[in-house]
Amino acid sequence: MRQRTNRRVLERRATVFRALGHADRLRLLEAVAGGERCVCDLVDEVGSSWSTVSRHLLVLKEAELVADEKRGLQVFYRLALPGVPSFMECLDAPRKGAAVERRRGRG
Amino acid sequence: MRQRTNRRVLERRATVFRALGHADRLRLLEAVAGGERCVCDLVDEVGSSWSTVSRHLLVLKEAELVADEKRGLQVFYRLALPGVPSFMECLDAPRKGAAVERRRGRG
DNA sequence: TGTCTATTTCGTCAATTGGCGAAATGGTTC
DNA sequence: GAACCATTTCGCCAATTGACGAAATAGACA
Repeated sequence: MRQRTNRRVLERRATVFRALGHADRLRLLEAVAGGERCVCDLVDEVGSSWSTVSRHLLVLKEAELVADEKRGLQVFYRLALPGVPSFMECLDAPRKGAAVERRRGRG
Repeated sequence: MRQRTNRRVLERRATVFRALGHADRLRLLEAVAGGERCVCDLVDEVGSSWSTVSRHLLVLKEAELVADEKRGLQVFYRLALPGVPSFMECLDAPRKGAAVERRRGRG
């Protein structure tokens, strides 16, 4: 079955991937994967300025990877796409497999 | 278990995600997922210039998502990370689920 | 109402990315 | 080895992204 995924769908996927395409944003996702966090926590986590972290969080929110909720003075962010952590392992796992294959090839 | 993934690993993952962060590159991956293809095929597939397609392919290669092999006059590209197609479905599936949830919420 | 606190938005700058056509490369065929 | 073919690299320009500090916003509390 020769498939040509709809352009719109590809654009949408690409947006999600671009959102994942920065180490600090991956760090932020890891942090909120462990439960919701206020921005002040997240600023400590990545060590960039408030404004920078805020913009990273906006990118993640626009990709619908996280959701936010204001409570009192603070804004709490949480993971909106629950599959993300296992999705990351998905990414590493086959690479580990490939490394094993390479070692076998040499051995 | 509070985990803080190594910075290097995050950078590496981010590079892979950035490579996935362009609709034309996702189209290229889809094309080679169906079997290896020469660049001339791929140029037709996405409809950009040779130089542009060549650069997209380089990005995918540096992310180790595809591998290339020269045979005669042509260069053939193939998928190097076999999980990619199911990985894409991983991405869409929870979104479909979320859409169902939203419809339920309104109903 | 005024002030403090948490966060976002704005303005600016540097770096990266994406696109193209032209030139370079490297293998093939005559 | 000259002409040819498929592909990559180069040089350029425009658009996007990432970072920061300063200014703006919005809720809480005196």
